[in-house]
Amino acid sequence: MSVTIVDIAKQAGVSPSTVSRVISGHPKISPATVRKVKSIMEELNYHPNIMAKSLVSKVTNTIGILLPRPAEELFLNLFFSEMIRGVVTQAARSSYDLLMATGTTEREEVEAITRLVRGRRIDGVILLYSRQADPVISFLKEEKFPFVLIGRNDEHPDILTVDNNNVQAAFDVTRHLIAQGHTRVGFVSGPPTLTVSRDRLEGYKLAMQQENLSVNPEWIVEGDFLQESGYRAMSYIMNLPERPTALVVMDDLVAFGVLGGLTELGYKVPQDLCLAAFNNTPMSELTSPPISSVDIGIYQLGYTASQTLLRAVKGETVHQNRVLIPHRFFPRESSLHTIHK
Amino acid sequence: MSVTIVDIAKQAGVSPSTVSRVISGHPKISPATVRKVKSIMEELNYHPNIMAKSLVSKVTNTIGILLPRPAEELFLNLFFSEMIRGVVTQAARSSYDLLMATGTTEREEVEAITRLVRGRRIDGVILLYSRQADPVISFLKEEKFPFVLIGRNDEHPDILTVDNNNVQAAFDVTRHLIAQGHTRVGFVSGPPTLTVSRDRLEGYKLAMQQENLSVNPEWIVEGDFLQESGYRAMSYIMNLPERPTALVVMDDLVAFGVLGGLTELGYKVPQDLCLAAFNNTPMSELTSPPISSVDIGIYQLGYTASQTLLRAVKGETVHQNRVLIPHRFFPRESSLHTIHK
DNA sequence: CCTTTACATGCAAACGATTGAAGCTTCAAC
DNA sequence: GTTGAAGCTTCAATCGTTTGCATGTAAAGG
Repeated sequence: MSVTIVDIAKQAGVSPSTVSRVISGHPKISPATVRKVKSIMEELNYHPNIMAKSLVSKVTNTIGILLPRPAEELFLNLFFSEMIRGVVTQAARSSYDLLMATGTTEREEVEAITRLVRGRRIDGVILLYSRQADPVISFLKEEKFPFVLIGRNDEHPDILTVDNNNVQAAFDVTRHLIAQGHTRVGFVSGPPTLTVSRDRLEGYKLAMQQENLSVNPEWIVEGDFLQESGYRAMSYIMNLPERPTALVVMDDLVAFGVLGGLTELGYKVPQDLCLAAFNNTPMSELTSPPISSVDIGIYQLGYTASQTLLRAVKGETVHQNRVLIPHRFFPRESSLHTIHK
Repeated sequence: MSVTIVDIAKQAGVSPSTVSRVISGHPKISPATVRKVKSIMEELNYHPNIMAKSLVSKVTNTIGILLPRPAEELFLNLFFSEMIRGVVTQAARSSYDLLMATGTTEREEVEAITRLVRGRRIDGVILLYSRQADPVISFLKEEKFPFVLIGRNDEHPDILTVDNNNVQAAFDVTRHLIAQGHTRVGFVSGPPTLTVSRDRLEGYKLAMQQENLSVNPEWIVEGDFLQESGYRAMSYIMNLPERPTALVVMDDLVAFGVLGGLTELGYKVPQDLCLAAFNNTPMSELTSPPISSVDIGIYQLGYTASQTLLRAVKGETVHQNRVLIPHRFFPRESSLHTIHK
């Protein structure tokens, strides 16, 4: 049916082993043989059977990537493709393929990963996001299977991670607002179970503290990653007796909601309220006013995660188990309004 | 190292073949044996080696998906994750895995696919988008390898495709504008090499023709899928001696640009110009005014493509080789302004 | 001219599953 | 008591590679 190494061997008048060695670039094959075999491979359009190959070599040249479940994907949707593009680009550069795993429940996720790992289908895994008490992480650690987490997980300080310095990023953003004269700065958070939410909240608090500004707990609103939550947050915040003049918002999409809410209530951004958000999605430039946002290097996160994983897979020692991708703040109109006391 | 079928067999006191048959649910294995083997599999946490399995069975339970190249991805970025989610969900439902292939050039793309196909790594392929003169399509046809194209390709009317009825969709949108009294309707197109651009342009023209409205060629602007092109289009269109009062725009993102350009020029939407676009991305609800847009069922496209492919892979006869996913128009503020003559 | 050495290749055993055919029980039928 | 069939299980070949070891041959050294 399909052309195999044996066919090549026959055609070339050598043994299959020789052909195999030609393919793998074994040093002591005569140049003449190499040439002959290669030309025949070309001619018959031979491509090695990957299954057979990895059956004996125990190496699949494939990394798995666990997709977020629909329920959790909403907020990841925006990053998702960029991240994967980073992963796939780097993986392709090292001739690795990418296998996607998923599941609609946590149980299914674990099952999917288990099947791939124990079925020797992949050499390593990238987890696209971190959540607390993740059974997948526990499983992978137990199996001593190479994996990289994009994000951070405090329960497992020893695993390989690629992350942003979210504390610093939030700190920077908050300082940017304070520098313009704001003293009452609020924070619209994401789900508190996510590390990223907690980190950014912490960075915000640190900045406030460093500037000797008191944080009114009423200014901290918990949202999710959908615009509605920003919308809702506004009807709450703008009705506070002492309301903030600036807001740090966890995500562009939520900032959109915030913007919508404010417009509806008749407030103007940045005159009545300054906004700065995270993730610098293409949207943030397109709103009116454009939203200041922190670019967290999504593509880089994916790319680096893949790179780190491949090092681990190949057994190279990874010098640092936590890599931080630099972020960059893009101030735009939504936060450019100086307060004069 | 890893627990194999032989280990199970030893533990259970049966032969490997028996274990294999238990796994595959062979009818004539005694219930007692089944029970015993299964419990031991459970106990040892056995998972079959997928490579070995597919080496002999010639089936990989994996479908490939060719990612668009970075250069082309820009416009697909938005659909991308939704589509993949559709594919992966449906595939997972049939216990199929997803392998991603990519390449930075057309040549690399073909190579990647060739390696997977001839290396017997996958059972079928989904092509995420259609372009003319695609060497990948030719290759797959030659190899008689199962694949599904999301989109359409006129050079190959016989292949399996999943697509929208873009002609009809554009027709509907144009009629919606005309119904509000517009007689001068323009069109901001995508790259003319893409089938989708041509289809929508055709639908637009048909609607105009049907209503006995003349199409001024000046009203048809060619853009790409980036907001800048919408921006540029406006400085051109609004300077025309006879300018349109409504526009059909190929994509939400471009409509954003259009919106931005108009705002900058001091025009108001929908009062000065009505807009209707395609793809109904989450953005379109968030702009001011919100943009009317056609939902093309991106998730459905992916889901159905996967379903169709799996049928083909399993050798089931596919009743129709071109599946159309229904679209739905969401009128929003950007196009809701009636013209009174 | 015979041994040593190096180099190039072939042999054959894996890798972990599947599967057609053969084999062994057990029991019913004649 | 032999024969047959049915039911369950094992045997052994196979899938397409890789790889340690054996082998053959030619050049180099004594």
